Amino acid sequence: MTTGNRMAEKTAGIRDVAAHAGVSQTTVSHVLNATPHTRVAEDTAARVRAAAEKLGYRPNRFARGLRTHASDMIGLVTEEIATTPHAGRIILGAQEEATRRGLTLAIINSELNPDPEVDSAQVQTFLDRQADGIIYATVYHDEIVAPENLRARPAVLIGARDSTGTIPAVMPDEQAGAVSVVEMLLARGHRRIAFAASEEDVPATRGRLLGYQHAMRAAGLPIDDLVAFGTADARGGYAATLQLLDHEPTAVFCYNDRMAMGAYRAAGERGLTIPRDLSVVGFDDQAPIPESLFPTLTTVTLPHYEMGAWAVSTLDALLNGKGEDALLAAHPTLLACPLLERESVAPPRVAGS
Amino acid sequence: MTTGNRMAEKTAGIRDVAAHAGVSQTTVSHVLNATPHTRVAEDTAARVRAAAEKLGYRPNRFARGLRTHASDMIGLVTEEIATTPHAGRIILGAQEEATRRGLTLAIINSELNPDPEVDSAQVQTFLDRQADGIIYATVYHDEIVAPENLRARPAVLIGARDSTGTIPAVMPDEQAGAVSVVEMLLARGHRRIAFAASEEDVPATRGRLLGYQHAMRAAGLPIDDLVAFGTADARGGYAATLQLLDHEPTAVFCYNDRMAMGAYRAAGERGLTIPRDLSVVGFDDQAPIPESLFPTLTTVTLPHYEMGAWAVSTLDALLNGKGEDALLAAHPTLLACPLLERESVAPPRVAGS
DNA sequence: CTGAAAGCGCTTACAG
DNA sequence: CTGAAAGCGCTTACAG
Repeated sequence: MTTGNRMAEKTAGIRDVAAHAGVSQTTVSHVLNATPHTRVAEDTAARVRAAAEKLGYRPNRFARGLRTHASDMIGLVTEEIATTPHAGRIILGAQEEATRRGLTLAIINSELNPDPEVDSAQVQTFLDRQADGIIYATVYHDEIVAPENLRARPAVLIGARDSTGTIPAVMPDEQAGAVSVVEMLLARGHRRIAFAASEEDVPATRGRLLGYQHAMRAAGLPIDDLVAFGTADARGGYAATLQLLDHEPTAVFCYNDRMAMGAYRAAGERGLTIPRDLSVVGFDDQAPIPESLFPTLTTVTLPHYEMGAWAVSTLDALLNGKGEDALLAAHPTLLACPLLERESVAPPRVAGS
Repeated sequence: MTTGNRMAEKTAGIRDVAAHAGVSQTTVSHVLNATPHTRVAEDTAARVRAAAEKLGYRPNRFARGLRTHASDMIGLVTEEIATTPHAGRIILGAQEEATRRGLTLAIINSELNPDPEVDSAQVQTFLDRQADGIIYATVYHDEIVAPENLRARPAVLIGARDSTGTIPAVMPDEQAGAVSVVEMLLARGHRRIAFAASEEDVPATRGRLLGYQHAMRAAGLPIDDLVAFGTADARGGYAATLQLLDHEPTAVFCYNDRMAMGAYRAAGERGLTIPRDLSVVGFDDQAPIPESLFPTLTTVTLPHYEMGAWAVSTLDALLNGKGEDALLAAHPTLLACPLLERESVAPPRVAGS
C-alpha cells in the first residue's frame, strides 16, 4: 500500500494533494480532517481522498501543531520504571489506551528523587515538548505535593492524591482487595487466619492491614496473636510466618507475594504441606512468583494496566473539555484488585469452629 | 524560578525576547541556539539571555520542527512491554540516555503480533509523528525481517539482527555469559556440572547451552548425562533437576532463574541443602527471584539497560551523520552478561577429581 | 557583529 | 459547496 514511499524525494504536502485533486488546500484540509460544520460534495471529497492515498500524503505534525497548539502527545512521568515490577503494566495500559485514541505516549523516568525540583524538571521537559497533558505516576505514596508546573496543563495522578485535592487521581483499592481475601478464606471454612504484615509505612501496608482487620472483625473473629510484622520481602515473610505458626493459624495471608515466598519456606521447614496443612495467600500477583511456586500461589492482582488506561482516558476527557475534573479530584478513583485463585488455598485440615 | 509562569496568558515568543533585549529575532535565535560560525558580542548575548530568562522563554518545538525537520524525539517499538520482565530496563536505559542527549523517548508496544503489517503500522505511527529515528526491540529472536518502512529513518534493532544485515543491532552475549558461569564453577572445584536446559528453540537457549558445552569441553570434562531439558519455568527446572540429580552432579546450572526455582524445590525434596550439597546457578537475574530464594541465587545479569542506552546513543550518532552504520550492521554488537554472585554456590562437598 | 525577510506546511476565519 | 489569504513561531541564507 505504502510501497514506493521510500523513493519519494520530498514527501507529498497538502499542496500536492490539492493540485492533484484540482481543488484548494482549504478543501483538502476540510475533507481530510472532516472539519465540523463543513459540507463538501461527495465526489470532490472522493477525489481528494484518492489523491491523498495515491500520493501517500501524511500531514506534517509540526505544521499542524503550530496552528492548533495540539501535539496529540501525552507525557507519562513515572517513578521507578524499572525498579518496581509493575510500572511496565502501567505503561502498557497507558500506551494502548493512547493508541486507541490517536495519541502518542512519551515517557520519562523520575529517579525516585525526593527533590521536587527534579520532578518539576521532568514535567518541564514535557511542557517544552508541547505535551497536551501529563500523567504523573508514583508508587507507594498516599498524598504528594505535585510539582507546581504540573498545573500548566491538564494532568492526572496515578498512585497518589495531590495534597490540594485538585488533580484527578487513581489508585488501587488495597483495602477492598484484602477484604476479599479474608472473605474467601472464611467461605472455605478458615477461622484462624493470620496476617503477615509489612513493617513499612506506606499506604498499601495500611490499606491491606485495615482490610484484614475489618473483615475479621466483621466476622466476629479475634485477631490478637494473628498479626506479625516483617520486612516486605521473602525474608520478612519467612520470619513473620515462623512467628505466626506458633499460634496455629490454618491460613496465612501475606502482605505481598515476596513475603508469601518466605511463608512457603517457613511452612516447609515446619513440615507443613501447602495447602493441605496451611493455606497461603499473597498480594500483587508479581510475576513470576505466583506461577513459580509449588503449589502456585493464590493472590490479588493490582490494576496497573487499568490505572494506566484510566489515566489516559481521563486526560483525554479533560483535553476535550469534558471537565469533570473537580468531581474526580474530590476523591481519588479506586480501582478494584481482583482475587486470583490458584492452588495454595484449601479448607482447613481440622474443621475450625 | 519559573514562578509566575502559570499566570502568563500567552507564553513569550522569540519576538518578545527580541523586543525586550532590543535586538532582532535573528540575534536571539543565534544566541540561544549557539549557532555555529556566528559571533555575537558578549554583552548583546548576555542581554538576550537575560531577557529570555526573565520572560521564561521556551522555544516552540512545532515552529522549530517545521523549519529544521527535527523533532528530537525518538520512537521505541517494543514487543511485550509488560509480558517480558525485562522490557522495563530497556526502556529505562533508552529513556535515560535520551534525556542525557536532549532527546525525548516515545514508546509503543507491538502486540507480539506475528503479522508484519501490524509492526509496520507501529513504525508508521512514529514516522507520522516525525520521530527522528526508531528503535525496534524484540526479544527471543535471532534474525527478523524488519518492517519495510523502518528504513525510512535511521533505525536500530535490539535483540535481533535484521535479515539483510543492514540495520545496526545489539544483543546480549548469552554464550559468553554461560561460559563465565562454568568457569566460575570450575574454579570453585566443581567437575560434575549439570545443565538444566530449556526445550524452547530460541537464540538464548542455543547460546547458553553452547556456552556450557564449549566451556566443559575446553576443560576436558564429559557432558553426556549431565544435560536435561525442560520447559523454561519452575516446573521445567524441577523436572530437569530431578532427572539430573540421578547422575550426581555437584552443581546445576539452570537455563534461567525460574528453572532455578524449580531446582531449589527438587533439591529440597531430595534432602539436599544448597549450596552445601549442591550449587545452583541461574540466568537472567529476574527480579524478585534471586533475592527471594533461600539462599539467594547466584545468576547472570542481562544487559537490558545497556542495550537501551546503546540503541539511543547509536541512533544519535547516526542522526548526526556519524554513519558507522555499515560497520555496525555487519555484525550485531554483543553486550556482556555479567555474573552476579550471591549465596547459592560453594565448593563441592566431596572434592571432585 | 547584527538584521530584514522569506518560508517551513498546515488550519481557519472570512467571503462568495 | 469551495477558495484566497493570513498567520502560527521559528531558522536561515543573505546582505551589510
